[in-house]
Amino acid sequence: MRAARVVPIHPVSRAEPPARRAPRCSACAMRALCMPAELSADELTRLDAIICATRSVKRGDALYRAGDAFHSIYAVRAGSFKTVVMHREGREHVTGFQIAGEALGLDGVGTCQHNCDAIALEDSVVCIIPFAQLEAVCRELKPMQHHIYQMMSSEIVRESSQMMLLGTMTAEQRVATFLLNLSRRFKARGFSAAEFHLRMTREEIGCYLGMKLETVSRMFSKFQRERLVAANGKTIRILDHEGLARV
Amino acid sequence: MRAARVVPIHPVSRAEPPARRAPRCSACAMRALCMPAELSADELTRLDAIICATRSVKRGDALYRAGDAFHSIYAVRAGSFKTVVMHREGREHVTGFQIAGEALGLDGVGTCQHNCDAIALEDSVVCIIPFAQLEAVCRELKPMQHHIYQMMSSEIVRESSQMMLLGTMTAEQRVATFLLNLSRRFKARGFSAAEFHLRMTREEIGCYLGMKLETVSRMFSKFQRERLVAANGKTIRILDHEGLARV
DNA sequence: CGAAGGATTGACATTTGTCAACACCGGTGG
DNA sequence: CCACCGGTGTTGACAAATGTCAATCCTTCG
Repeated sequence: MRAARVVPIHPVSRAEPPARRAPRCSACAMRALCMPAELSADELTRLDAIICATRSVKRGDALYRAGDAFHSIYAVRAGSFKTVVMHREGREHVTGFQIAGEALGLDGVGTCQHNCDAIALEDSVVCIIPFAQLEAVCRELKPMQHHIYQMMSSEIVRESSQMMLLGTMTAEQRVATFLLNLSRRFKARGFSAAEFHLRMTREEIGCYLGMKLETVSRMFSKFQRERLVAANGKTIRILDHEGLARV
Repeated sequence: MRAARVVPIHPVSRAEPPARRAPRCSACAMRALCMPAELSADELTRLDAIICATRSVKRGDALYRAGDAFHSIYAVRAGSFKTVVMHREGREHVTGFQIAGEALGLDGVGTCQHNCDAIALEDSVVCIIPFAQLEAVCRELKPMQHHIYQMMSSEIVRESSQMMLLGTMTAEQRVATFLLNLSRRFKARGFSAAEFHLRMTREEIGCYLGMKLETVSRMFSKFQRERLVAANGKTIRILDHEGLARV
C-alpha cells in the first residue's frame, strides 16, 4: 500500500478501538447482504478470521472523518449513518445514507485516506473489515474478489443515479425518489416497505437531495395533500407507491 | 462471473470488433496513467499479454451502451468520450467526460451489464482490457490488484465531488469548476492548462452540470465580461485561474 | 453554397431559496 | 407535574436563480 501524499486536514490519530470481538460472520443474519452468496463453509471460515471486531458508534459521533488514515472498510450491523463531504468554507454535502447491511468506507481505498465523514444517525454498530487482509483473501478466493469489485462498482452505479437525480429532477421528484429508494432498502432488509422511521433530519435530507430543508418540508406537505404519503414527523407511511413513482 | 438477471433494454448483440492488435503497453506513452507505477518489467509483460486489442470508435458512435453485456474495461488511448445514463422517457444525464489516459466501463462490473452509454465525442481509440483476465492477473500481482481498487475508488471519490457540485453550487460555480477541472486534466496529460478545445457541445456540458445549455452559454459570456476566460466557440483560454477558483 | 446544428442573447415564467414567524416535541430541572 | 428550552419542522411572503421560448447569428460539413 503506498503512503498517502496528501496532508491530512484533520488530526489523524484517533483512538480507534472502542472495538469488541465480533460474532462470527457465519452466524450473522445479514451475511447475504455483505458477502457473496456462493461462499463455501470453508471460505466463510477464512472471512470469519479477518472480521474479528465490531465497533459501537454513538449517535452524532464519527466512525471516521475525511483525512483519517484508511485501514478498514465497515459493514453496518445495526443503526444507520450518513456520509458527508466537506469543501473549504463550510460547503457541505451528504453523499449517502447507510442502513444495516450496507458498506461504508470504500472511498478510502484510492488514496489511503478517507474522503468523507461517516456520522452515526443513531447509536450504531459496525463490523470492522481490515482492508489489507481482505485484499489478501481476495487474491485467493475468486468469489470474494469478485464480490469486492461488485460492491465498488455498485457504489459507482448508485452514485451515477444520484447524479442523475441531482442533475435532472425537480425537488418534488427527488423527494419522491428518495422515499421510494428508502422503502426498497428497508424492504430488502425485512422491514416494512410502507411505513418506516426516518433517522435523519429534514436538513440532512435536503443536503442529500440538493435542496433546502424548507423545500423538503413543502414537498412532504404536498405529498400529504395528494394522499401519496402520511408523514407524522419522522414516521413515514407510503400510501400510494405507484403515485409516488409517477411524480 | 454470474449471469446477469436484468432484461437488456437495448439489443445486446453488437458486433464488437473493429478491433486491431494493440501496440504493447510497455511501449505506451500513457502507461503511467492507466497502470500502477511500480510494475516490474516482468509484470508488465503479463499485462501486455491480456491487452491485445484496440478499437476505433467514430465520433458519435457508442463504445458500449447501457444493457450491453460487460466483458471489458477500456482505456482511452486517443480522443474523448462522454458517459450518459438514461431514464425512462428520455431523461438523460451525462455522468462524465473521459479524455486520453482515463478509464471507461468500471460501472459494468457489478451487474455484468454496462450501466450507461459511452459515446465518442470525436474519432477515438481505446485499449480493450478483458475483465476476466484482468481479475486473474490481479489475483497474482498485488500491485495490479491494488491499482484496480484504486481506480474504482477514485471513480467513487470523483462522483462524490460531482454530487457535491450538483447539490451545493450555483450555475456560475459549476461552470468555473468544470473549466478548472478540465484544465488540470489536460495539464496532467502534457497539454496546455490555459488553452484547450472543448469537444462537447454546450448542451452536453449543461447536461453534465445539471443546467440548461442557455445557462452554460450565459456563464461563459459572464466569465468573458469579467476577463476570467476568453472563449471563442469551443476554444477556451483561461485568463485568470485564481479568479475562476474564487467564483 | 446552403442546410442544419450549435451558440448567443433577450423577455418572461417558474422553481427554489431566503427570511421570518410560529408550532411541535422531547427532555430537563424547578 | 409543569414550564421552559433548544432543536426541529411547517408555512407564508417575497427575492433570486434558473428555465423556457423565441429570434438571430455563427460554424461546420456535406
